[in-house]
Amino acid sequence: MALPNGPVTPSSEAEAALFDLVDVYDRAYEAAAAELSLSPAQACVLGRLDERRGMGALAEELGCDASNITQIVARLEALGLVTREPNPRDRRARLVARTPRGNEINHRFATAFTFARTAVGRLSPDEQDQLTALLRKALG
Amino acid sequence: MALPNGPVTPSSEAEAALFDLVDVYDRAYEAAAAELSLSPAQACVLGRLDERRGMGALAEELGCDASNITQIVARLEALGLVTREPNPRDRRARLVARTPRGNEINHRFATAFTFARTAVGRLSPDEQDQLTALLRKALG
DNA sequence: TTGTTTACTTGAGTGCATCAAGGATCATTG
DNA sequence: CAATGATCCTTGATGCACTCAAGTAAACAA
Repeated sequence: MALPNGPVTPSSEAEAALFDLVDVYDRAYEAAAAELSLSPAQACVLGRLDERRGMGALAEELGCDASNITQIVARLEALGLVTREPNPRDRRARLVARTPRGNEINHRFATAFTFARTAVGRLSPDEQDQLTALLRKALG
Repeated sequence: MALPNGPVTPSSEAEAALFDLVDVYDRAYEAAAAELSLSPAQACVLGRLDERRGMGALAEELGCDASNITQIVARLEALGLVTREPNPRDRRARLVARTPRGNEINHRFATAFTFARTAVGRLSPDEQDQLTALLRKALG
């Protein structure tokens, strides 16, 4: 399990609550991926393939090196969850797309990762709106 | 940079806000560690050594394998940020403690990781209380 | 055509994480 | 007290994430 990104000494209740949220969220994400024998990174990439797209687009969206995507996609391909087809319009590029099995696994992952849904579900609609507003304001 | 733990298709505004928060938080934590040439895991362990303590206690608190802690502490020791002394009361055990330089780096990390402070600081005291209450309720 | 940029891959290196196995020490029990 | 078992930690092996440097191939521009 990944080590938490813990604030050493939270200087307020709100900070501590933020940290707890992030920690529980991250662990839940990892656990949901593990249920399907996926790493968090694999689940992440698989989840961004609702549309077929190029490696570069994935790397840019995820803010990491292209060679990192190459490896993750290669593993997803080996698992039969993704295909990497040549792009007819640009033979340098590859188009990545989920296979049917990739779609199924992705759907099962979305179902297994209940944390965000459950957490939000504990709040009334009004409270949900308040939380959203507060988080948006805190994010600046 | 670590890939985000992104919800594939957030089913509500609140869920999307939660995800954004977690993503920004994680990236900020990683960036603060990187400024000091630390990995997130190293910063995490270093931050939990306000008191000298055993390897096992660290592993338990962080929810990971003891051998994982062995490696991370070994690297921190090689960096001169931590010492690993024999425990006089139990010669199987080791007591890990920050060196003066470890204290300094840890303090600089706490200073560099401004995200949580800054985010909370954008809210009024009342709003901070509301946020704390909402997050606690959402966490169940 | 020549040169440059773009898209991706490969290879090397580091670190995190887990598991299996082992050594040393403590603790218990017969 | 000696044997047994549990505890604390380390070692070794493996897999994955991540980054950087370097390379290939194709597109593009002059």
